[in-house]
Amino acid sequence: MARFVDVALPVPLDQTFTYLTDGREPQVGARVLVPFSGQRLMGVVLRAHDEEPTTGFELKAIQQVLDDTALLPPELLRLAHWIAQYYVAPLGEVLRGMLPLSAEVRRTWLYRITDTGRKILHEGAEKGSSRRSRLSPEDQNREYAVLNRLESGEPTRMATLRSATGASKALLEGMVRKGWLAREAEAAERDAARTERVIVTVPDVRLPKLNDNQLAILAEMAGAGGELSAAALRRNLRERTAINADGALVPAPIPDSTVATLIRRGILRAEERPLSFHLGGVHAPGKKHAHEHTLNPGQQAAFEAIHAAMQRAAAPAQQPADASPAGFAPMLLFGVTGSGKTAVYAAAMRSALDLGRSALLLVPEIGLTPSMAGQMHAAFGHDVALLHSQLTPDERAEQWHRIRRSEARVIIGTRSAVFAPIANLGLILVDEEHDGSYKQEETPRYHARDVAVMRAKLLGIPIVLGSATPSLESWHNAERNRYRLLRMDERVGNRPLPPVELVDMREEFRQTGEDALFSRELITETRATLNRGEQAIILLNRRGYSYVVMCRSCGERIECENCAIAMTHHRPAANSDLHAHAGERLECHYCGALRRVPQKCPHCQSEHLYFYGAGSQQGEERLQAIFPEARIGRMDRDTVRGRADMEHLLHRLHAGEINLLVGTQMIAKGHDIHGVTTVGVVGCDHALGLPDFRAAERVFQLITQVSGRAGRGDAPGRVIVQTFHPDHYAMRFAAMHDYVGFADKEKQFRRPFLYPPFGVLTNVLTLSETMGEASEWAHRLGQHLHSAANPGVRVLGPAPAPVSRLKRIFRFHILLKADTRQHMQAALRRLLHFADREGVPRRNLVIDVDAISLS
DNA sequence: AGCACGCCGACT
DNA sequence: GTCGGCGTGCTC
Repeated sequence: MARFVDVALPVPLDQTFTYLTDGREPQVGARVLVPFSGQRLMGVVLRAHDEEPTTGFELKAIQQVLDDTALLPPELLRLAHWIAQYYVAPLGEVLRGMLPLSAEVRRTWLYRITDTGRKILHEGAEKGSSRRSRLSPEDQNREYAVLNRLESGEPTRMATLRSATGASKALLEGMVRKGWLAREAEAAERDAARTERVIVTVPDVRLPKLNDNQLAILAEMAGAGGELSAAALRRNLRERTAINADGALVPAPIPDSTVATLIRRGILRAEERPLSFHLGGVHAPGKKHAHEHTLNPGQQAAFEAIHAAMQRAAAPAQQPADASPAGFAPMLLFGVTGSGKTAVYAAAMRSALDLGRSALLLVPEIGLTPSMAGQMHAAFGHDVALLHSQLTPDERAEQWHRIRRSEARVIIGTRSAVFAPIANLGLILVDEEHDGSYKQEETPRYHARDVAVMRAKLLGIPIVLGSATPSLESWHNAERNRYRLLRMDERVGNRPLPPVELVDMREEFRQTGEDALFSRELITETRATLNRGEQAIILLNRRGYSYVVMCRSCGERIECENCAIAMTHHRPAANSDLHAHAGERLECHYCGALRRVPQKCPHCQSEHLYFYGAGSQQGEERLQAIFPEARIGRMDRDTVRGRADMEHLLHRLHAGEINLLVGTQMIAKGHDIHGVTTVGVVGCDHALGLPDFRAAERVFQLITQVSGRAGRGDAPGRVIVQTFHPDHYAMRFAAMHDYVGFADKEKQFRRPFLYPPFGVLTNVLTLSETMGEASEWAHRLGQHLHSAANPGVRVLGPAPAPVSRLKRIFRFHILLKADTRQHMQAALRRLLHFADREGVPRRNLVIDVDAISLS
């Protein structure tokens, strides 16, 4: 029996803490509650041992063990260690990010009245409100209300107290400090031990004579594998249908009491199980058609390569366990848009299941590609678990527990699904691996694609990264044979890739003398498309109406109060049935701040304000004016709030209710709409001017992806790209569908500057409410970096961050580039030590390893 | 990150 | 005096 455990806690400290076990020895990977600096925190046990710590601390004992078994298996603990190390993040915070929110112990406080409080209450009642207090009369009244409420002596939750009395947290804390109230942490058992009633079929029981309803229940249970949550069973019975004598489907509910009868007779059993796992949010499929896609030769070849890798991984390992895992097989599936990657994924996951393994499919954003989830659900039915950001915490916990119990063996999810507790994982797929949304923009700032590769490596299993426009990092790995390259150069059904035409907007202006949003070519082509009864998509990659509001007199742009960002003008929605509240306003797209459209320039009081730069909203309006007959839809963050909006819009597109779609980059995301033959790209090359070494890559990806929406049906497609930079290589190669050409050219620019994939990049930000402080810290860190011996590391900056102020916080940054990971990590550790010595608070320092967004 | 502790200014 | 604001330093 170990005497000590090392526990990782969710605090920004780069260490674990040792506690006494006091006889209760939790498993490694289990959660515990521990006292910590006057708080009670949930942590994860990382080690049990008997080594007396050398520090002179008086050790504290763990307060409670929350799990009997490891909540996180050793594999995920190792992955967490790797992330903490690689991304220079505190281990405790990494672990917290791996568990569903519900695994956290809610920190609520209970308040209780003290004797002093009682005295104050009664004196106050005699004398009226205390004039000694400097609080506002309102707050005095609230204090009085709080005391009154607690008078009975019953401890009350903070949330209850606040809503009952209107007291703020600060006010309550003030009362604690005055000694009127006492505060205690609520016992955590309630959250930790949430259970659910599960109905189980008792095996091998001799069945007595049963009536129809009872038999129907047993059939229902058998269909569910002999186990169902009581709630799910009740729902199924209530919604049960039967076929009556006329052959019609009629409701045939069975009363809940029948279940109770069966339990009483010992045929079913009720059990209390920790946490629920019913199929929340997922529609049970009516039929389970396995989607036996016929793969074309390209798809078949890719599938066979993946299948072979899985078989190799499944073969018993030749090496001892600690050798580099033999089955690890990273592959880059480079398939042009429309080449049918999804069918390859489905086939690969099917064969993983056939080999008795589970499979994980990561997707950028489920809400934006509902069809992917739908197809997989159709193919795998109840075997699918979905994990994405739009689940409620409860739903997420359900899915998480289903996965943990191996009730779902095909897991589809966004970024954090890479941590899903999948037993017997045999295959990982990362769809659209180039997508920036795989990068978490908060601590720990991990990249789910890279974590997935590491997880596959730790497990010794194959991983497939799929894209039509691979990130240069992955492409580079494929070129160096670190990843096996699987190419699919043909579209499904031998459909051609659409020809792409570049329209030089400078020339357009010279010829027409007009600063038009849409070129003549695009208008002509769109008209022809609509006349043929086909559909067109136009990408206008800015949302809002006008994205700059400028003063004609002084030249100032209207900026957000909180951010160094120009505000975007939004008009009230024309057909405001959907979002009626959206009035004329200016909006900051970084912090969400809104303000009225000013009549005068805030700087010089001039009345000559000038709105320019058309966003998607204006695009829609202009298109409606040009094509009054068109049925126009708009797809951007203003019209698509949740998954339901997206599904609704896509449904209308598929049904042909919409024949002209305008929108931001979300229209480029993998939608497969067969009627679309024309794609227009309007004003997406402003991004080429951004101070970001990935600008060209992003523009290339966006044009290629949106072009891929054209010609996926029987009619051939066509793409028109309006640009002010028709000679830019990103434009030219995108127009030729030449990814490899683009990658070669792009590498020429990156190699000499040690930008990824040739070097390792880290963005270091200093944050402060004052510009002086942020700047000073950045400069001190910069000096240290420039002076300290950091072999193989190049330092750029410090400089104000591209967005120099965000949500009232000033930001400076330093860019580090290193030749190797080792050099980068050594430099970062030294930097952290230096910052610590210099008194730069850790929370004002952001270290973004492999930064994707440099703004 | 939170939290305690301690110094200091404002107000009774 | 007492209260509350905020800077500093620590947390097994």
